[in-house]
Amino acid sequence: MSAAEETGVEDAPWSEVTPEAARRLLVAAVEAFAERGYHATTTRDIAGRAGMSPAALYIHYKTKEELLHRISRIGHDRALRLLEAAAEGEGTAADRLADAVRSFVRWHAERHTTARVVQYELEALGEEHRAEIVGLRRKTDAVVRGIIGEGVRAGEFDVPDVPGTTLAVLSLCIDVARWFNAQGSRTPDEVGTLYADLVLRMVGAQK
Amino acid sequence: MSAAEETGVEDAPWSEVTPEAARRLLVAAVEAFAERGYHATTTRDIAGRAGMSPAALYIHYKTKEELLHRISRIGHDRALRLLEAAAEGEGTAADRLADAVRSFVRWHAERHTTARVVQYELEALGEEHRAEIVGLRRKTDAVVRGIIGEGVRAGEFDVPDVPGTTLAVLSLCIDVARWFNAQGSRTPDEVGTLYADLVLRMVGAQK
DNA sequence: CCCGAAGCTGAGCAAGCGCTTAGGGGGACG
DNA sequence: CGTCCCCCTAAGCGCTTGCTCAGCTTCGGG
Repeated sequence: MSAAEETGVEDAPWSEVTPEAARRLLVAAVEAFAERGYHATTTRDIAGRAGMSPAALYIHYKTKEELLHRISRIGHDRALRLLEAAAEGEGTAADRLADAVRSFVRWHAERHTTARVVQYELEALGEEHRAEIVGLRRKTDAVVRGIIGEGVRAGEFDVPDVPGTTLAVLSLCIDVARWFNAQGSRTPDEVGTLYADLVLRMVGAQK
Repeated sequence: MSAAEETGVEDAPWSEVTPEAARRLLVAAVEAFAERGYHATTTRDIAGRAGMSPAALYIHYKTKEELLHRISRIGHDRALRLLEAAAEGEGTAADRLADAVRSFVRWHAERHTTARVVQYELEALGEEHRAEIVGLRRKTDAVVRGIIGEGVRAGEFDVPDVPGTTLAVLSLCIDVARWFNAQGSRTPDEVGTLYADLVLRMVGAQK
């Protein structure tokens, strides 16, 4: 049983967003931002995809930037929760690291439209909103560094540069959102398994 | 001596762009695109950074998109040349792979503003221009897959999934452009060395 | 001394942008 | 039946965008 299933991080993507019209707008925005990027997406395009007039957007969201923030916040929360669930699991450090990478990568592949927005449109956020998100990302980093650190202390891993390797592992996982294509030949599960193996090699875990 | 030095891939970044005013505009565009993204950058901003009026841009470039294409073309050419030089070098597959990763990563770190534009603004290109760039990226992929394949055939590497590992290696290197910060604590050389080591682990090269 | 080409500017156009506002329609409740 | 409130739309405001164009300057060759 994976960390995601254990902790009941449900897959229904935007169930916490209400009312329904606000959710439809948010889903439309995710699609549009992922396809064209935040700055190239117009509020008219978002409203159109949601089957509404341009003005309807401003009943549910103050600005276009608030939409991006909501998406980014929820996405980062979800991804962080996946990692934490894996970190708090049982088994050796290698087990937990593999579980963390598998969940994290699978999320980035399965929800690659969302992940693309979450990971690559950070700089379009306003000052305070960006600061909040950066805080969440530091937590993400800390979780992975924690697992790797434990593995080193337990003698399971051979890692000369823990912060550097942590950075590389996260970078590798995050970049899945950029290249993953749903029409491609690999399923999210396959990519997750491949990457978990590669990461275990990176930290020198004995097989 | 590294592959870059051997083949005289000079570091002077945009020396092939003439006349000087066109080069100034291009350098200004690289900075602006890297900071704000292509769509959020205005032609007035580019011209302003180059110390010219907005209209001056259109004497040297037909459109804003042509500027992006020129940047992307030159950047991809340079990066591909680095990889090819390493691939054609001497030594074991491990030597050549490490050299390739080191050069490629160092380029992405040293010229991270350029690399950011080159790697992450691809979708802003027009139809034919994008197709041309995608062709160059396929060549890049082929070079890395070639080195890894040779290592496997020579019994140097242990890689169950060559295309998947190639993808991961390139993804890891490219993403350096996203997170690398010149004010950070790591030099491009240090990152290159760290990453070369990590990649050798990923392909199971015996030390 | 003049000329044409090349490089650049000031002014500005049409289109599209984020966002606002006045008002309509329909369900819940008295 | 009337009233209130919540969603939503049509229209459009003020501004910025990519790009154009007539005209000015600079400069090498005859």
